[in-house]
Amino acid sequence: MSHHHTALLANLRDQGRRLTPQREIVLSVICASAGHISAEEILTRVRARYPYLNKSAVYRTLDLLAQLNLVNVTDFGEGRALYEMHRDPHHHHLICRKCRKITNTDASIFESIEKLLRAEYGFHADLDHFAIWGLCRKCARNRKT
Amino acid sequence: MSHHHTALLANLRDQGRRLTPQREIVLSVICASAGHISAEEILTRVRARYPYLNKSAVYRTLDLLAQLNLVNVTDFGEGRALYEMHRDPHHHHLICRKCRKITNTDASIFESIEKLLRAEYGFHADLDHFAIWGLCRKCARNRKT
DNA sequence: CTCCTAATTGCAACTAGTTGCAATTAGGAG
DNA sequence: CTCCTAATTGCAACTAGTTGCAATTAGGAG
Repeated sequence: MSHHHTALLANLRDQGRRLTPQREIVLSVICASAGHISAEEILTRVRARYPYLNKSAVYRTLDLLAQLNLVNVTDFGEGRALYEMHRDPHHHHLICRKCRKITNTDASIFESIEKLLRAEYGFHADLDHFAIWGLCRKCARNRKT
Repeated sequence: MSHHHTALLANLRDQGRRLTPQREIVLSVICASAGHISAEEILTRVRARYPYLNKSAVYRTLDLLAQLNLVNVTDFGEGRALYEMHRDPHHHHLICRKCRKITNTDASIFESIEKLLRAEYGFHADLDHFAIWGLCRKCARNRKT
């Protein structure tokens, strides 16, 4: 278990939540996975270690971790959300609604908006990892002919 | 059936898709609904008019309309997507991941980013109706104490 | 109008995720 | 260490949405 992982667990407790073995297993599975991972895959990996862990506990833990912003949740339009630790440098995903091609961009794009929302609405936006839908260059061009 | 509605159907055909009675009913139900409406509610209203219409046809039609950008799809974090016609002035929703409070903002915020993404990546972002997650003023303040 | 074919629908089985509730338990008080 | 209580888990039933495939049909060609 990494120090990072332990810190997250402490974070959980600080927020008045209980630190159960089930939650610890779920969090460590996400920590041990590089990149994006689906709820179902998380359930599979959790069960590999602890076969009797109930699936509703896993889903509820994922909801909780997302709500506390301990993990990223991104909808890439595959019909299911993907989870990831907050550790990579901030970046965003441009997703083509036609061909589903995904392009990555760096985070600087949204910095000004983040400040604006904070100043104007007092809203602390989670803009460190964002899925933006639209049409990629190729599909936009084809659309017009 | 409004002129708007007919134009959308023609739009469908122009893109090489078929104009089936099922699709017409689904689209007219969304047209007739003010504001956001869930897939399930759409299915209910469709069935009120045409009880034997199959639910997979409805779900597939919704996917298609979203992909062609004829309707808006927004995830307000209720565990299901909400659909809406493109007719209101552009606006965005700030959703608090803790208390789920929703604040509306106008569209001007994202205009510069839309241009930047188009210029730099050739990506035509659908930023006319956006759900932004984060913490509202109140929850952000509580988090710090 | 008839024929043809690829797109679409309807169906039935399935899957991912949710819910309500009783049983269990983390963590705090004594 | 023991007791207590609210938070959490496990369970079983359920619900929303998806999938593969055979049957149907929109729209185009002749």
